[in-house]
Amino acid sequence: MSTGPAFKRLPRAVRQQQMLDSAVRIFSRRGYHGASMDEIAEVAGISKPMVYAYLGTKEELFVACLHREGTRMMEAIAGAADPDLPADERLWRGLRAFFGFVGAHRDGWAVLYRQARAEQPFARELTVMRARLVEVAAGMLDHALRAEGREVAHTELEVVAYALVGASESLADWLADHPEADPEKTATQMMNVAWLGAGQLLRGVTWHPPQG
Amino acid sequence: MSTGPAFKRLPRAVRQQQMLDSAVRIFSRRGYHGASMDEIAEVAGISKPMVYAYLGTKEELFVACLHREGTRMMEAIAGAADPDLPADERLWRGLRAFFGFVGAHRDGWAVLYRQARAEQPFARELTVMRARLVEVAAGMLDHALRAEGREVAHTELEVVAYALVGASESLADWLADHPEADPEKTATQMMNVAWLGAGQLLRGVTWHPPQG
DNA sequence: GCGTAACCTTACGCACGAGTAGGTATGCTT
DNA sequence: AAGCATACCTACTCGTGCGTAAGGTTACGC
Repeated sequence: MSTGPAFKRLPRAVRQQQMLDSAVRIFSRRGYHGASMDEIAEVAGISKPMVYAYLGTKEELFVACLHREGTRMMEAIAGAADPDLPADERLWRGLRAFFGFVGAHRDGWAVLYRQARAEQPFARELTVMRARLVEVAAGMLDHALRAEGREVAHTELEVVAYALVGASESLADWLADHPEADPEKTATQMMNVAWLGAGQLLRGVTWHPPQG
Repeated sequence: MSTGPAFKRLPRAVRQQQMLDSAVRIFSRRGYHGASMDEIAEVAGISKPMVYAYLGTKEELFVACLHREGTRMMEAIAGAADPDLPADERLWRGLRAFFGFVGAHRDGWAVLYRQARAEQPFARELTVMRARLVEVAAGMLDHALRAEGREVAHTELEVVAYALVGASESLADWLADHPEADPEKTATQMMNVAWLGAGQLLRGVTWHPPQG
């Protein structure tokens, strides 16, 4: 039989991307432990040893996924954030980029957020990325504060930023589970909660617990 | 040798609790898959077949943990929420109870939030619990709205509630990772973000995206 | 045209951990 | 004191899935 080779030979770079695509998909569906290297290889249209040859062990493969998806996300957000814009516009663009990314890469988001979080070995990677997001948000708040001549302790700012990031992640999560949802609209709703709350804080309005 | 039995014979109910305590601890540290039934049994001071005899398979054991911790948490929150209080006081008490619980049961929180979320089979359980939290939050907002004679579409309300719950979870997560942090203070900070933002919404203030 | 390197495969070893079979000891009841 | 239920154990089976050894095939340089 000369039907030719069943599988085409492709250059390394291309195969690597195929493998990563496949891995992200399987990891997001089955979870880190639930995913088998065999299935990842199969979906990538390649056999298992190739995966080991190109991307290393399962753990290394997962880190590679994490890295690629994380980088893509950070770039998407960074690309939208122009430091010269007024604070609300800047926040708006950042949020829109964020939700846009999640809407377009639901699998990547699931790997990044749900999986990496649960597994000890990868928690650190995720923490670093999240810390950067918090830093960005805190920086924005700080900038806006100074513009109004006000000042707040950095720790306070960070907690607020942390809450905002958390709320965004939560809505992103919801978005990932609802394919019919519109990222743009989700971003607007997040903006409503975030900006109005933050705006109050910026004006020096605070809430205090009742005495007791 | 008549040193007596190395391990005391204990009634079923007591051993069950020991096993659950052990399981929650191990699951929170190693994750669902990373945890081995052998280790859980060892930490509980018992042998493996006993665990199977009392709590069933690994999956059933995990569900039992989820159930116990989830019930404890919901009770802690429900016990603090008095429907007759004004909205801000009610939110404050709920948040304080929530963060107080997380601070006192960091392991339980890790199992509930981080683990259950990542594993397909348990996602549903968690989703239900979360939906109840969102419902509670949305109900509070709705109540406050009506008191001011305003009205907002239920869907809108739910998304805001979702964001608030997400922000709280995020801060709770941060709390679980920082043993030195004060739950009370965390609750206050959450209250600041939540109530100020929500308060604006209640007054009919909204944010709109710039045209483009 | 022919070697060589890169691509790709089948087929296995091996460890680890879920779940069980079958047996022993202890205390409560009559 | 015999009997019976319950607490408890040691020591296995067996599936699953990571990681690899050893060998086949295609393209490209000369």
